[in-house]
Amino acid sequence: MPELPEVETICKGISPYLLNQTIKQIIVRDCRLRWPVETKALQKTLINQPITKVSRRAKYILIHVPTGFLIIHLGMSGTLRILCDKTSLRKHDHFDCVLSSGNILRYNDPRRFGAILCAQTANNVPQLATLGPEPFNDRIDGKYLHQLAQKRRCAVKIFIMNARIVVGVGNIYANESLFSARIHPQHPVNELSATKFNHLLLAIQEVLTAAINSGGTTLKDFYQSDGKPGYFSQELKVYHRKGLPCFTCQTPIQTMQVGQRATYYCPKCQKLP
DNA sequence: CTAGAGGCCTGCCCGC
DNA sequence: TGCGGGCAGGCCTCTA
Repeated sequence: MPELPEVETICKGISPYLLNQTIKQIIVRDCRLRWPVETKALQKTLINQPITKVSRRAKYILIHVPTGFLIIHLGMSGTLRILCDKTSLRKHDHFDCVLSSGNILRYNDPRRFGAILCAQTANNVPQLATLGPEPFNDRIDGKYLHQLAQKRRCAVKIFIMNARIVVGVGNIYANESLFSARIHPQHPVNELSATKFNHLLLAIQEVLTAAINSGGTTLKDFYQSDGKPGYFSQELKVYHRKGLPCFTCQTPIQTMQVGQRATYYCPKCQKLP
């Protein structure tokens, strides 16, 4: 399940194979993704264009060409691989971008929660328009989070997973960050101090940085673009550790549902007020 | 405006 | 061994 660190890892992995290549062909085998893939628009915008830049915004991968860009979201189960043109097709290989080098950027997504979009300018993409700041952006600090929280009463875990507030914090890293900051996932967000938000933001940044440095978290679905797994799963403190002793106090890790999502926490280290 | 629920979709795991 | 039910989960849409 690719979150921000996984997307960052994939971006770094594929970028050298894409930069300065010309897009020769766009193949859509199944257009039924999160939104219907617009094959003709993709072909019109992308074919015979050179790739000038590969970047990331939230969990969207942006592949820039002079006339616009290709936008890829991996959803829950999407993977991107760089392959040579003779590689045989597997089930769920929905999309190919054929490069002048002869390599193919191939998108595979069993659950089809991902997206393939294209646009002339970033302003034309509704999915990008409402996104909050990146967690590493200068614009964001504990004060920013604290201010937005005053108007709300939701659980802090829901708040930090809301992409309008801050992007890139998915379920795994929300759990890990809250544990690291010693905040209960259900703590009402308007009752947290600015100091607590400072700790929380720092925890989010530390957890994401550590995950990027280990190449992401491999649970069931995630492999890097070269097919190697990520190693961050070995560093998880609470996620998928139900009943196992807390690394800080030995209390068994507990689970609950917060916003219909699996939530892991230490009942002793992360207390409600 | 916000919060909460529903839906998309397939692979995997578990129990019978 | 095979089959069905439940679950996972990002993110959008709908309802209250």
